[in-house]
Parts: sequence; C-alpha cells; structure tokens
Amino acid sequence: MTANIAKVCVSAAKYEFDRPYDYFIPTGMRDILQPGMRVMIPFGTGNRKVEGMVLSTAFREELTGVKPVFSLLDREPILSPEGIRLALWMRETCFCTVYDAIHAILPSFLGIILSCRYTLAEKAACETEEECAVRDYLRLHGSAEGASILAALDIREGARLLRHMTEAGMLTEEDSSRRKVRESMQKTLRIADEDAAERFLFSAGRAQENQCIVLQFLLSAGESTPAEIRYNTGLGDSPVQTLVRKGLLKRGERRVMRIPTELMPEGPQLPIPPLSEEQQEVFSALKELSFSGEAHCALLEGITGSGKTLVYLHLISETLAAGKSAILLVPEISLTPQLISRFVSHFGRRVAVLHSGLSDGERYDQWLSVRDGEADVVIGTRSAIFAPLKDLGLIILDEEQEYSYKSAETPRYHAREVAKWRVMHHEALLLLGSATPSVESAYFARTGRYGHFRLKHRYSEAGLPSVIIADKKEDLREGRNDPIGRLLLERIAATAGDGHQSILFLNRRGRNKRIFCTECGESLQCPRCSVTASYHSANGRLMCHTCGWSSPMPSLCPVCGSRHLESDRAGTQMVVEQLARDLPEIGVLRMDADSTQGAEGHEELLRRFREDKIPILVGTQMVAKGLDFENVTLSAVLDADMGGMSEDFRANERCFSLMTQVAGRSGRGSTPGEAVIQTLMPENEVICLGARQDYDGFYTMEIQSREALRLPPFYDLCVLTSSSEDERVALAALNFAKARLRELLPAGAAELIGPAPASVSRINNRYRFRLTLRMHASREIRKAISAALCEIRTDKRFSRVLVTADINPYE
DNA sequence: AGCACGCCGACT
DNA sequence: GTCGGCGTGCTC
Repeated sequence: MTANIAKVCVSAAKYEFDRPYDYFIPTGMRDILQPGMRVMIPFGTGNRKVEGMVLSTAFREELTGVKPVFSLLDREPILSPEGIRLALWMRETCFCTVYDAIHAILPSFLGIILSCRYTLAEKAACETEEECAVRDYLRLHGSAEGASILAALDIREGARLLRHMTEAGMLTEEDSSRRKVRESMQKTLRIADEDAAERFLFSAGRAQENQCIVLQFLLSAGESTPAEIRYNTGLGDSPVQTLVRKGLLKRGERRVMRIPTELMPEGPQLPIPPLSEEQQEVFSALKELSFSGEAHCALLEGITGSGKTLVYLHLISETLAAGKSAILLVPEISLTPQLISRFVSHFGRRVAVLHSGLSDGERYDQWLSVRDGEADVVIGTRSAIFAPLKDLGLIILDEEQEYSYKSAETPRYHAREVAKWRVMHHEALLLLGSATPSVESAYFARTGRYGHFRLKHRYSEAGLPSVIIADKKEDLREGRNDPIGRLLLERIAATAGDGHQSILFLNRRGRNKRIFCTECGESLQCPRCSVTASYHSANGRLMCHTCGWSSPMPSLCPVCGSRHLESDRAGTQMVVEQLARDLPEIGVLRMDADSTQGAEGHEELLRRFREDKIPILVGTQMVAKGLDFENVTLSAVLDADMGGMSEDFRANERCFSLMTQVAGRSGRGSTPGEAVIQTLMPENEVICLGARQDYDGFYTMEIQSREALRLPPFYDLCVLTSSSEDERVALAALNFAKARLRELLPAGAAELIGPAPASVSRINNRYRFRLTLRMHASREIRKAISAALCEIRTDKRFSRVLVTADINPYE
C-alpha cells in the first residue's frame, strides 16, 4: 500500500489549531516526498499557499475533502526523524506549535523567502480600476513579486485581487522560493558627501529635524549600522530611508567578526594532559556509564579548578574513538575564545562552534559541517543542544545551574530537559557539571536518579582561597559609606604591594544607572512599564531594558517638575573613584557594559589585565566567570546582600553560586588566594555557607526549605502569564483559566495559586498577571493546561489577551 | 492569523 | 432593492 497522504504541520497554524493535517500526495511526487521535507500546501477557506513540514506519510482510502500538496520546497529532508519526534515532544512540554519548535531546532537561515511572481498575460481583459492599476504596474516592470505590487499600489484586499486576476487569466503566477542570502556582511550607512550634508543641515526646516539628527550622528560617528543609529538617536529607520533616497546617505557593508576556529588552522593536535588519580577514578566510572548501552544521567560536582574540563576532554576523546559524537554546552558568558581554542588544539577540525553571536553565514557553515559529519564535537550555548549530530554518545552541560540554559521566549525549553530527551533517544550519557549544582540536580544525584561523582581536590598547588566576610555595617557605624570597606581596602593594598592582582566584583544591583530627583526622591520610571528606566552614558539617553523605550535625558522631574535630577554613578565608576582617592598609586581597570563597547573592547581589556599586570580589575558579573589569571590572589564581592532580591525561590542558589565563582577567581597559580565578601548581612546563612564554601551545607538547608515550601524538585510549577492593555480583561482571562482548570484537572491533582500581578506588572503598556499551578507534571495535566490555553485563545472576550504557559520557569 | 459566509443598516 | 459594515466560525 503506497502512501498517498502526507501528515503535515502548518507554519501558519496558531497554537489552538496546530495539529497534523492530511494532504493528498500527487502521484508524481510520491517517490520523492519524505518526512522532514517542507511543502507548499493550500490552507484555510481561501486556500492560501502556506509552508508546511511533512511529519509522516500514510495510506488512506477515503479522500473526500483532502486537498493536494502543491509543491515540494526541499529536495532532501532538512529535519531528521529525531528532529520530528523532538519537535512533537516540545509541542507537548513547552505549549508551543510544532513550527515554533522547528524554528528552534533548525537554524533560522534555513528558512526560505517564499513569494509569488506575477506576469501579465498576453490578452489581459482588465476592467476595474484596480485591475488596470495592476496591469499598468506590470507593463512598467515586466513581472513582479506579489508583495511589491501590493506595496506599490496599496489596494484593499490586494491578495484576493491578484488571485482573482490569475484565475480569470489576466495574470500568470509562478512560485519563487529563494534562500535567504548568507550574510557575513553587516549593512552600514555613511554620509555620501560631507559638504552636501552640511548644506542640508544649514538649510533644513523643522520637518527635516529627524533627518538632521541622523546626519549629525553620522558626521560625528562615521559609518554605522542601522542598529547603532537607532540606539544613538532613538529614531526609527524612516529618516534614514529618506536620506538615502535624497542621496545624502550611502549604503555600504562591513565585514563581521570571524570566529576563532577559522582563525586557527589545522595546527598540531596536542595530546590531552593526563588525569590525576582522583580524576581518573571519576573518568573511569563515567566511561563505564557512557558505554553501558543505556541512557544515563550523571552529576559531576567539582570545585573550581578541580579539572572538570580535563575530564570532559578525556570523555569526549573516548566517545569519538568509539565512533560517536559529543556536545558540550556552556553558559553564554563562558564561551570564550580560550575555551574554544583549548578544544580545537585537541580535536582540530572536528570541532564546530554554535552560538548566537555567529553571523548567519558562519552558523550555516558550522551547522552544515555538523550535519554532514565533518565535525562531531559541538561546543555551544543553549541552542547548540539541537545540533544535528548522528550517533550522539555524550552530552555535557557545564555549569548546569546557569539560567541561560532556559529559554525565556517561545519555545520555552530548558536545554537540560532537551538533553535528557536526546540521550534517551540515543541511549547516550548526559553529564551535568558544576561546582554549585542546581538544588534539583543535586537532589536527583543524592537520591540515586542520577549517577553522582565528585572532584574534591584543586588542581593547582594552592588550595581553595580562604574566604573572609567583611561586615559593611561596621563601616557604616564608623560613618563610611564607600563601596570598598576598610578591611577590603587594606587587603587590596597589600595584594598590590606583593605584586599580585585583585578582581573586584559588583553584583547585578550595581549595573544600571538610575536617574532620581533630589526634590521628591522619585526615580524615573519607564512610561510604558512598571520598571525603573536606566541611563546610558554612551548615548546620553534614558532607556528601558524591558520594552526598549528610549528618550533623551529629561531636564525636569516628570513627577514634581523640579530641575534637580541626578544620576547614580555606575557601581563600577564609584569604585574606581574611591580607589583613585584612597589608593591613588595603584592602577585600575574598569570593565562593565559602558567600558566594553563591542567584543573587541572586552578582549582588549582582559589582555591588558593579563599582560600589563594592572593591579585591580573592577567589573560586573561578566568578570566573575571562567577567567583564569594566575597572578590574581584576591577576589572580592562588594555587595553580597541579596536584599531587594525578588521572591524568586532560586535567589539563594544564585547567590551561593556567585560567591563560589568569585572565590574561584583567586589563587589559581602557586600563591594561595584570598576572597573577601562584603555584606550588610554577615549573619545570613547563605552568605556564611558561601564563605565556608560549604556546598553540602547549603544543599541540606535549601532542600529542606524546598520541601517545606513545596517547590521543585518536590513539585513542578507551571506559570500561566496573561497580558493585555486592559488590566481587567487580563485578570479575567486567568480567573477563567483557573475555573476551567478546576474542571479539567482531576480533583486534587494541582494546587492553583493566584491569579496575582506579575512581578513586572506592566510591560509596554500591557498589564500582566500570573496564575501558578503546583503539581507533578504529567501528560494528563499538560493536556488539561493545553486545553485551557486553547479555550482562552478562542474565546472572543479574551481576543486581546495574550496567555502563555511555562513549566518550571526561571523568573 | 486570514478568509468566507452571513445577517443587518445607509445608500443609488 | 443592493452595497458593504464586521461578527462568527473554520482551517485536512
């Protein structure tokens, strides 16, 4: 029985009607069409052409009402059978459409631009005014894409008109599908003629104000990308377009940064350094798990500097030797050139790198080399978990507790969960590595669900740094409110005196500059969100990091009208100022978003710190991770208070992890290191445990509280978030969801909490609420949630409400 | 989301 | 009488 129908999921389908649809396969297509290929299909009442993905084929006797596949978009499958199953699984667990999942699994540049080209027929009997307009346009242009005809003529219901004219024989249509161009170039704009620009600025009237702003910016900044222009002027790109039309600006291209693997030709492949006795023991046990022929999950707890990476290297090497492939996932911040070159030096061209910083062309090359088996070791960030490797033998998640593994946008997947799915599929090994594992993973390891391994010895000659807690309240009592207290200041001076270096780390609270009014004390809010706006000194504008709003710095307080607006100094700036005052002899390097414009700035600063041995590095979060400087013997957190942290139940975990990482920055060479933790709450249990580097103690405390508070890993939380411009309707939608879930869910299967305003209660003028379900996620419960979501989305009372669901979100 | 069908008010 | 408003319902 040859298959005569294709089960297709449709790109145009919304969540509430996303299901496989049956399409008839024309006989000529039957031996070519396969699951994993994209097709063009008629969809909906108007039979409009849309893209679909073939999920499977089948035979069906009864064919009434089944529409035919129009055409094939691929000559070979672009989604593997594994990818299809994974997409279907993601639909269930992430509450997204199959196509949302496919967009995550396949790099977006595989997308094609679909369009329809129209040509005027020989004898086109055009009657209506609109038909004649189309005719005249095509006479002028020969043939044209549907979209450009419609854009030029601005006809109401234009798509329908074109279809009608085609059916009536006035036009002929032809599908055109072309791949998006591979961009390794970045589009830029520059002034065409400086004199002409000056003249324009001189003579321009009020109507050209925005154009003048753009010109002035480009005159001072030189060639820039559209994004840079938008950032610095706060304007859209229409003034730019106008200026290009007038010939005052010229478009250009700029080469984008190349990736490190390409900079590194096939060098000599270095042997991997041998393992220590402890590492060897762990390695052997992991190797056994990996070759057991069954899927396994294991946690490797290893203090900073204990050589986890070396164990990874050996495991990957063994995996490759067995003819299988491997993925190493790292958090966004630690995918450094140093890390990549370490792997490239051992595995050479077999390494591919996949992360969001690659240009489309680069990612395309890397992705192809993986798919075609040229590379079988993938290093990358979250989305690299989807790398199209065959015969996967090993997946490693380094720093598995990191937040960046969880996607905050549709599809809201967690790389760890996708990794579990993939190792099940391949009967492979998933290795989670961390100095401070997530409480969930630590629990599963301690209760036997995961294998559990530890590295307790530090690789370097020096042991772990000694950690000192500095009580900032003492400084306050002495009337000092500087970012650096007396105790830490002394340690910094002593360290510099010994010819060693220090790293000073500011918590996230020091990151954004606020503007506040000294008269009424209010800090300036984003007008569209319930968050404080932040001031960017790079462009002198007030911006909102939540919705993207920006405006020039106001001169009056919008609340009380006073002129006394002041800006916080950036946390790092205050530290640098204090150091210049208190330790004027000692050189300081500042590293934060303001001082590192672009990737080069970042690398350059680190190079100077390393090579010029500048005594002090002051920075935000980014300096705390992964950096390995032998000469650093003092590291410090300046503000380990956790105060002001939200109700996020993972706040303790994050605080503990940060303290550990900061301490791990010091004493990596032969001299013992020292870490100072400045805090207003020296008695706080998390801080004390962090200072002792007592992960087990921290875990014991935290797991008890998780159990008492009925939180993960004991329960799953599912958060439904609604948003709408109408506050009451947004709330009503969740009340409706709550009522429906009560009926849909088996009695007692879930506890419903809320609805309540979301922690950011307004974004972009949309009010937000959340409803939390506490339950044990099961197929049945997910189905009920899915049903409730569909009901809201089809209910016309809630047509202007957006509702999403996220299982175990990271706020 | 689109698109068609359909059932009512302001016109030639 | 009919043109066109947008409420309602469906998508193999």
